[in-house]
Amino acid sequence: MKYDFSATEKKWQARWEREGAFLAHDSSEKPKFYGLVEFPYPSGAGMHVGHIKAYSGLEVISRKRRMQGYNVLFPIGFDAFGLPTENYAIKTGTHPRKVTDNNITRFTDQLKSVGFSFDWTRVVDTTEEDYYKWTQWIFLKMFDAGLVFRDQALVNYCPSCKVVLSNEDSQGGKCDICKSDVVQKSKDVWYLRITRYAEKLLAGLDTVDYLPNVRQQQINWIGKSTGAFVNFALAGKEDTLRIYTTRPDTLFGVTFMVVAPEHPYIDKYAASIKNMDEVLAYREACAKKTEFERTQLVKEKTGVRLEGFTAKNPISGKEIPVYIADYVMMGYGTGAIMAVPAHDERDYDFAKKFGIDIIEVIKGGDIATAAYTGDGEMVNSGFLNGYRDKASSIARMIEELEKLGVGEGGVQYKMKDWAFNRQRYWGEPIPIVHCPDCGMVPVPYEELPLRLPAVQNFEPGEGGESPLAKIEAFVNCTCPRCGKAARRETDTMPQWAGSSWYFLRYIDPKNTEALADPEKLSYWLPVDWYDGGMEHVTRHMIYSRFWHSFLYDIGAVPTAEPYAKRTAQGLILGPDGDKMSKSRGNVVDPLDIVNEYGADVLRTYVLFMGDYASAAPWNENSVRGCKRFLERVSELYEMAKGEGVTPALESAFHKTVKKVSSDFEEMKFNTAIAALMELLNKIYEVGTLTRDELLTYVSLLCPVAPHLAEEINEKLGNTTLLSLSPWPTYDEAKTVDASVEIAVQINGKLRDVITLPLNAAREDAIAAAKALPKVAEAIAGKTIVKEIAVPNKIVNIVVK
RNA sequence: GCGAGAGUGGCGGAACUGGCAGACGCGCACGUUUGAGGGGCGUGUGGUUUAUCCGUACGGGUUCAAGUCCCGUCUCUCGCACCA
Repeated sequence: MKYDFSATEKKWQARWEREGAFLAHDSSEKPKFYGLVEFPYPSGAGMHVGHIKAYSGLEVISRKRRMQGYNVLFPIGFDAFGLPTENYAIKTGTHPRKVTDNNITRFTDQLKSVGFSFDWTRVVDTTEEDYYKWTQWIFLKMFDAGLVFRDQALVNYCPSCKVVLSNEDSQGGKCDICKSDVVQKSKDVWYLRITRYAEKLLAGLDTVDYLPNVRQQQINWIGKSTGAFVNFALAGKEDTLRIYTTRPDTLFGVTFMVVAPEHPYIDKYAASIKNMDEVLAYREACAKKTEFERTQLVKEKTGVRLEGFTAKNPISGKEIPVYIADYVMMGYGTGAIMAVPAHDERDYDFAKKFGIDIIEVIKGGDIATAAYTGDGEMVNSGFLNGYRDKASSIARMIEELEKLGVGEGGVQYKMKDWAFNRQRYWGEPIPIVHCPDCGMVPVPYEELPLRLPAVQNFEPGEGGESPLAKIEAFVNCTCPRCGKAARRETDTMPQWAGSSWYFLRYIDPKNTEALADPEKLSYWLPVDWYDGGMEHVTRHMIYSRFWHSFLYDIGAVPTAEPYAKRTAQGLILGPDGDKMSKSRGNVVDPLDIVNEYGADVLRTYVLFMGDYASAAPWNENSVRGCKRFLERVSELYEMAKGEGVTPALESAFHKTVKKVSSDFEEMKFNTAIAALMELLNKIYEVGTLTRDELLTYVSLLCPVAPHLAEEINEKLGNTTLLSLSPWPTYDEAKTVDASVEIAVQINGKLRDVITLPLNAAREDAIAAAKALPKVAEAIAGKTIVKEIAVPNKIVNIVVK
């Protein structure tokens, strides 16, 4: 009889739900395990199989943990604020609330049909008032702590989405959402001072277990460098020109300076710049350049000399010219540099083009042809002459700068403060009131949540104004401090806000007094294992670590770091090998697979298709292979007779328990499933197994294909859920066979194979090898130079 | 350019600390079951010039032994990118 997956899967899903099998308990004698997957954005397109793969990894781990006797929290929720929903709502005239609810319903159906063991009583939705109340609460706490500020700044603006984007959302000069070119625009912007946490975010990486590339990406993103700040005197001016350099040791080689086009001194000292027209024209040309031109045309250096501007090298006393050029960025360091053309490629290119002196201060290269960036002996460098070690030259120079009072050692980060507002409707309102007298006043905590008004028209205003600005009833208010008429902030928070703390809310999703109960937080935190996509490593991960670190500082959470361990999974590509996307038409709907093959087949396939961390194309033929596998498993029940151990299978079972147990932990699901297939093949070969062995088999399979496993468990007469039954154990001594096959080589070439008892003596192995006809023939008449025998592995006879 | 990772059959991918390369699955071939269209079962399947042969991107090296270690080169993927 064929296995009826459809009826069976529904039956077990209903029973799991009825018995609350996967509910997490807030106190328990058992050890706790908190497994977290990245909650989905409930888009209108529904889920694709990539989502299923993304949740299947920790699904297996969580199920295994329950069987190992852990109290497991494995939650799911929805990151539902965001542009696609709002755009869809505008297009179809449906309210985003409605769109979101529909999408969440659809996602929930899809997730449940796959049989994931989520605790469905803890679902969070970032767009619910009870949730975003606490998102706003955290914002206000940050405001109180001085981590929120407002600044008039050049921002990345997407003319198509009509929103200001953070640097993270506009990488490569393209809008992250619609991919159009981002333009620079001057706007009032809310910032979160994430840079104040740069050092903590960096140091914290040493205390957690992240995948090496995840860790490295975060380090690169934070971008710490050490060096020195140096102040160069400007002829005839009171101000000095302050620069940042990582190479203070090359100070004697400075032959010019460069300031960014946006540098404030240009306006401040406009009167003393003789060629101001030319400078202004250059600055305008730079502003017009798209990000694309700026990055693609990097080879060609451009710039203009600031006539009438002269700087003085504080160490050598030399007078040097100052240029304006767009290869210097206002956003990093001080927006000005000292240029050392002999030892910096960009400065070298610039100096060559503008005919500026190039002075060698480090021996080792040929500065007539190229900049030399390596190490070497210091020359032309006064007190540094003869130094060979870079670190000590730098230390000596900083000492000198500090003694003269013209500079000091310092550090810089590439990471910038987080632009934290969007001119959109479907986001958390920023709880701030603008009072003509009191200025920016936070909404009192007791007035939270500051609700998003229910309106019909939420299209963005022209020029990037928030839709909320048009709603008088929302905008007009009284100042919480002085009671006078005031106006509300009309921008909303970016999508990253709600996802920066959702894992805390799962711990206590219904709490009305706090974002979560402190006792529950200290029971469940930190998240033991967080699995997600590589694309979230630098934004979501950094942001949420920042928020968590802040919450720790104010005593709201008990751990400094939110996630103890972080792994990543690879994408599922379309059958054509391209990235799965609606526009390419290569999306596979999990429901189609569930309906045709069953949830267990889908689950097995997404884990078996390849290395979990790598991208792999969808292949429906292989899906059928998994179906065949599970069908063959379903037939084992007919084959199982008696109790105890089948001698011919004993070591195979112990080996498989060992391998599956450890492979799951390393997320090597493909080889774990392969091991189960191998054991299955062996069982069929042997032709029989015991009922005890079948129970072991389905226990191992349970995290991957739980419906089938439960069904067989029930047939075996067990009334309790297999999902909560003990994980199989193995005996190390029984994982080894009594005899082993040993390869026999002559001069390193395989000639034959012999079977010997386990741990046979070296002499016996060599003797047995020599007794083989093939070997005897090969060594006849030759001199044996060497005999190598590796126990239980190989015998190699070297002859001449 | 910088950082991280990866190159293994027709395909997805295995291979512990250097020790029988290609596990497992797909595909394919042949056979079988005589309900013939993506059905089940069985057998085979790295290559070729079928031999003490050649094979893990390419070129060298270390070793009794290299996919694995060392030196050099190329290609691809991801992330960052004029970061001073």
